Amino acid sequence: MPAKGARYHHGDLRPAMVDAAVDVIAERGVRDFSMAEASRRLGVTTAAPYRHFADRDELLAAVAVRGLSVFAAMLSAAADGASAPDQRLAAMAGAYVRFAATQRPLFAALFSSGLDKSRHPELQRAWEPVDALLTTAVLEVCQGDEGAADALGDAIEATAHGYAMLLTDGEYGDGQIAVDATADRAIASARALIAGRAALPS
Amino acid sequence: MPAKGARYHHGDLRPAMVDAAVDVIAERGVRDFSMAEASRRLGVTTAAPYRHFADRDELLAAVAVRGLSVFAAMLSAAADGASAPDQRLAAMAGAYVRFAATQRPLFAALFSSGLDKSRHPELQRAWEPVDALLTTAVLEVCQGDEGAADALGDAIEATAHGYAMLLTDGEYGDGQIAVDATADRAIASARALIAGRAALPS
DNA sequence: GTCTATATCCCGATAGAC
DNA sequence: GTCTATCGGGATATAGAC
Repeated sequence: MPAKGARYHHGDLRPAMVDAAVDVIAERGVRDFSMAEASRRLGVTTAAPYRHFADRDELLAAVAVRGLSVFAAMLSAAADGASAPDQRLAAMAGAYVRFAATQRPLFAALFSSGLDKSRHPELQRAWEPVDALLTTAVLEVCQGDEGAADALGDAIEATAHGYAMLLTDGEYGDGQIAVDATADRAIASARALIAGRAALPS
Repeated sequence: MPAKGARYHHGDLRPAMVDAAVDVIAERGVRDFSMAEASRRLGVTTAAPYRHFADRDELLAAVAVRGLSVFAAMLSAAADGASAPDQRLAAMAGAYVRFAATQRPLFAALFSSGLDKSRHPELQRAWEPVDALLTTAVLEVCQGDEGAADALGDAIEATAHGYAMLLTDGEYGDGQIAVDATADRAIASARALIAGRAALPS
C-alpha cells in the first residue's frame, strides 16, 4: 500500500482483480458479477482493469484458470490418498464434489459463467492437467482398454458433475453435513459404476 | 389480433408472455433474459406484464412450471415404452437428457435461472409429479426397499443431470448426434448403476 | 388491461490527461 | 498504469392517463 497521496495506485492490479472477482462471485453469483463492482472493491476506477483484461470474459477466464489449478490439486491429493485404482477413481469423484462445494466461485466460473472455452486458449490449456488425472485413473481401472475407459470416465464425470451441480443449487440443503453426505454419495456411485461397468458400451 | 387501431391490445398477455420468455431464453440464455425484451417481441410496453407478474422471477417461475409439465410428460412416455422395471428406470434417465436437449429454455428455467424454489410454492407443487414418477420407478427396481431406492434414485438423477448439463454446455458437441449419444450413455450408466447398486449405501 | 412517461440504477467500454 | 470524464445502452419498476 503506497502511502503517497489520496490517490490509489495498485501496482499489481491483475492478480488483485482475480481475487476481487472471486469475492464478488461468491457474494453475487457469476451471473451478477461485474467488472465495475470488482474494481470498486479494490478502490480502483472502473477503467483501470481494462489495461489488464480486454473485457469481462477475459477476467472470468482468468478466474476459471485459477480454478482449474485448485481443481487439479484437489483431484491429485484425493488420488494420492488411495492405493487401489478403484479407490483412487472413486476418491476423485468425491473430490470433484468437494471442489464444487468448497470453491464455489471457482466452480461457478468454470461451469456457470457461460464462457466459450474455444475463445480462450489459456483456459483450454488449463484443462489438460485435470483431464490427464481423470484419464489416467480411469485407464488404470480399465487396464488399458481405451473404449471402456472412455465410457466409464464419462459416466463418472457426469455423475460427479450432477451431484456437484445439484449440491451447489441447494438441492440437498446447505451446510457441511450436506457436503459430506453428497461427496460420500458420489464416491459410492463411482464404485457402483465401476462394479456395474459391464453394462457400459465399449 | 384485434384490428382496432395502431395500438396493440393483447387480451391474453399472461400465457403469451410465457411463450415469449421461452423464445428469449432460447436465443439469449436465461441469464440474459429480460422482461423488457419479451415485452418488445409481443409488441407490448415494458410496463404491461407487471399486471400479470409481480416481477421477473415470477415470470421465470411460470416458465419453469410449464417446463415441469413437459418434463413429466416425457418421463412418463419413456417409462410407458418399457416393460421391465430396470428398463423403465433406464429409459427415464435417457428422457431426462432428451428433455434437456430438446427443451433447452425450459430446462434452463428449471436449473440455471437461479430461482429460489422455496419462494415459489407453485413451482414446488409442480415438481411433485416428476418426483413421483422417479420415486415410483426406483422403488419398483428396489422392490420396496426405501433406503436402497433413495440412494439409487439420487445416483441416477445425479448422473442424468450431469450428462444433461454437460451436454447443454456443449461439452459433447452440438447436434442430434451428440444428443443421441449422450442419451444412450445416460441409459447405459443407469443400467450400470442398477447392476452395481450393491455398492451404494442403503 | 394496456399505454405513456419517467425515475432510478447499473453496466461495459473508450478517449485522453497525468 | 491509473485517473477523469463520458458515451451509449439496457434493466426493473411505478404513477397516472385512457
